[in-house]
Amino acid sequence: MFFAVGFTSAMSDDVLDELAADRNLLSRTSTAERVADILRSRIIEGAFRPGARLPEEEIGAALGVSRNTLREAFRLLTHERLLAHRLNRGMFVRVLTVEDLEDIYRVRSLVQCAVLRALGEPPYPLAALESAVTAGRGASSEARWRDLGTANMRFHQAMVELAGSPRTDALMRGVLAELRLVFHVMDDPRRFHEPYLVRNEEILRTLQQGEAAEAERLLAAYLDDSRSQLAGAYATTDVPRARDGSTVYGSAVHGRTAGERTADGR
Amino acid sequence: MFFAVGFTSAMSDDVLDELAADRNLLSRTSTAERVADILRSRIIEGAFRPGARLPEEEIGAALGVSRNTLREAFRLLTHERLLAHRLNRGMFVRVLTVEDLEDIYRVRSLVQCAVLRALGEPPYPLAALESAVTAGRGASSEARWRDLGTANMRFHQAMVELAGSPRTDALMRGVLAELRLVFHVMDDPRRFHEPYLVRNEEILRTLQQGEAAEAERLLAAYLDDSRSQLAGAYATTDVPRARDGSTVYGSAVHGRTAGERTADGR
DNA sequence: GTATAGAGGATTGTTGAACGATTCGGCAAT
DNA sequence: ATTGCCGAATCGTTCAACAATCCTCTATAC
Repeated sequence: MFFAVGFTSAMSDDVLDELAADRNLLSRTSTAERVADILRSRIIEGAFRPGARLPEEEIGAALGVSRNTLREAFRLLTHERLLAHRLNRGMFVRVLTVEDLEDIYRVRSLVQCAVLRALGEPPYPLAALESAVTAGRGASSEARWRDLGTANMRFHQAMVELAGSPRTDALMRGVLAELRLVFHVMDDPRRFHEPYLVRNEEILRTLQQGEAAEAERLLAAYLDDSRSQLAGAYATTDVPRARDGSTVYGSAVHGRTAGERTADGR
Repeated sequence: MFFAVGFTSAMSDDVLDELAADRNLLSRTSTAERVADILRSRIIEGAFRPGARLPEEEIGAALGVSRNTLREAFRLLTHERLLAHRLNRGMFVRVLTVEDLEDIYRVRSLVQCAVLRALGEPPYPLAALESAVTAGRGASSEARWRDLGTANMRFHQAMVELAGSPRTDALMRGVLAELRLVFHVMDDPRRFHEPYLVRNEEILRTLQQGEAAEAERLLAAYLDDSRSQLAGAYATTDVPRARDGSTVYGSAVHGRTAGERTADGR
């Protein structure tokens, strides 16, 4: 029942809609979120190494926030799978196992290929992909290897965005953030990131020509190579097989909803 | 550097591994998680209607936990997209928009079809699917419509588990949990859930015969029908278009990492 | 010597209270 | 009907405290 339909308004509906769209821009963020933002970038840029412990007292004091707020920030990052929480032991930067690595690429392969396959008729809106490639070229020519890695990941993020699905975007964002944890075990970021730039360009070119099916093949090969290269690097590193009881929240990993017994055991 | 390699152990590694697998079972859960478990089931079973506000003081008192702990539980559920958080206004049971509905089915179609297509050679391990169908038949014959809905969702969850990817499982778990919020707008659960039981059976039968491609076609049609039926039900209901500034955390939705400006806006 | 058992210290889990900040609703003034 | 203002209610955040738990180190027994 909406009675306020024919009310007189000085503003047109169009203008109001535009304002409503800007709404999220002015939503202030809570302290916990800002703390999470800071910690997230520190983790991603490698200031906190995988496996490092983040003591509440220490970090809270350094950032000037209370333990409670810090814990809220920790929760946020735990759900992004950047931190792992062990009961009564604290927060740790996650250490990805080879299994995690394999799974990340399994997801990427599944999702990204599906996105390309679901593309409609060309031409496709590839602006974001192009800008990512351009950024990658710039970073590469100036030897900013970390930025090159970022650009590569933005390329794939943009590719997923072609599906126009916020939830898929969020999934991808999370998976790619996790992947950054893996990158820290790579000793030579240049040798790892540079070859994939040209392959991204190749995929982009193929998409520009409207050959989505071929692009999908290229992508599958890309992912497979990247995965095996990382897995190889992992084999030479002594990454302790995390048989620990660390907790990482998936969307609803702690499942077991009353009346719905997920017989997974994982 | 791991020196403790050749240490003498009375136990065999095999046994130790088995025990390690049981570890999560006995890992006590924190209070916040248990609180989240309780609230989650209340939401899913509809005790808390979509749009309802959950005041901290009130609920905290009812459950006998402090506000701080309750807030942690709230955050867990926010990340599962069951609750939405509005700054300085509190927690609300999420109200899904038609856009959310469309997106959920976009994800399902993308992921589930990809899973079926990625299946290897038959026969497939379909035990979980079969048990879900059996449970559905039981619930249907006893007119337990809510359980029937649960069984249907377990069927699709099990289907995704064929991919063997924990992250994909988690994604699906979250998306299906969201779907339950939609179901609450359906006035006649029977008419909605019952037809899909036989279609699940049909898909299962096709998979048992090893015809994954055909199963994929059936699934796509299934999802499309289900989506449009729900969308239709939405059209008749006055669901306020949530153009609000409510915050819902995806895997890392609040993106905008320092040095990595995601120019998405959504 | 090796291994078990126990004590002590450090850190986390949780609570309770407090205070400023923000939102919402109502009432008066224009 | 719109605007401006005020008060109540609730949230955001901090602080301090205590119990519970884990880790390390030492002492003891074999």
